[in-house]
Amino acid sequence: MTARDLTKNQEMVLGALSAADGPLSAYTILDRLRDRGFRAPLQVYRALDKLLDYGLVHRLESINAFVACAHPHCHGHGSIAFAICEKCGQVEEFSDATVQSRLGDWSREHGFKPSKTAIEIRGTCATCLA
Amino acid sequence: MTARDLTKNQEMVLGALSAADGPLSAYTILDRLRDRGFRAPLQVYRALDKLLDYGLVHRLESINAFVACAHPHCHGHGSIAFAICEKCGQVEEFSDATVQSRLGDWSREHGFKPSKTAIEIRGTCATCLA
DNA sequence: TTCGTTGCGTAACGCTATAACGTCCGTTAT
DNA sequence: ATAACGGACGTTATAGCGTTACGCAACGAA
Ligand SMILES: [Zn+2]
Ligand SMILES: [Zn+2]
Ligand SMILES: [Zn+2]
Ligand SMILES: [Zn+2]
Repeated sequence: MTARDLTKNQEMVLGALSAADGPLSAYTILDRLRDRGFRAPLQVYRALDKLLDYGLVHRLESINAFVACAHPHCHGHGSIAFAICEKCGQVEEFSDATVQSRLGDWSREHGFKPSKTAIEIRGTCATCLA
Repeated sequence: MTARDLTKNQEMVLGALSAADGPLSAYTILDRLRDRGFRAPLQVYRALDKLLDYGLVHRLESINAFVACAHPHCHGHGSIAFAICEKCGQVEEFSDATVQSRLGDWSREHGFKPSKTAIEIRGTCATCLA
């Protein structure tokens, strides 16, 4: 379950995401892998599912896209936050212990058992503002 | 721009969301309003756009659904968080000043100008755990 | 062997959202 | 008044995102 033994498809999808300079939609990944044998969306989605499980890839819920994890080694990142530039598409991945702890507090106080947390800030990055 | 003067379509969409006991997809709203004259997705999406502008409705990015604001009077809620139960579909809307401030800090420090923030915790609610 | 699990390939389908028309109506300027 | 504009509306078609359903092949456990 802890990865390290990716299948051919999984490696190609992860490769496409790593090579990209920003998040990619599943169908964009498909297009970029067509000349390497990909034919159908399911090939991409199946690979993505596993890569998400392994923590090597993150899904950006607010833009229906996927991005390679920026810190695949820092294994423990619980809830991650993303800053997504709406101009250039660049994404910054970060995590904040205080935010995590506050959201954890709320969950505990309300008897809510969290499974997956999404924190996404959309806006304009420093580069695009300059 | 500050609402108070909803059109017929906007009122019907808001009514459908308020009457529902949980978030609804745009197409579910469409189905529920068919006998009141709704025919096409665009009628729903156009109304939703305005209602989102007015702050009367929130979009749940991680499940492609919409929900009536739980506190339409507390006008000022900047970035809101949602706890979404994956069992029963119930949604709790809350806001945490510390979380907001921490995310604001990160943005300021990184020269990022935020426009819209989504915080969504998926998991299992207290009721469904019991 | 037999079975269960996992990954893969293909086709079809369903759900989510927008583009591109044209129309109607109330407000405003001439 | 009437022309011009903006905003909401209706309809059709299309684009984009994701899953269901089927069958096959490989591998390890029983
Ligand atoms: Zn990561
Ligand atoms: Zn940018
Ligand atoms: Zn609200
Ligand atoms: Zn529940």
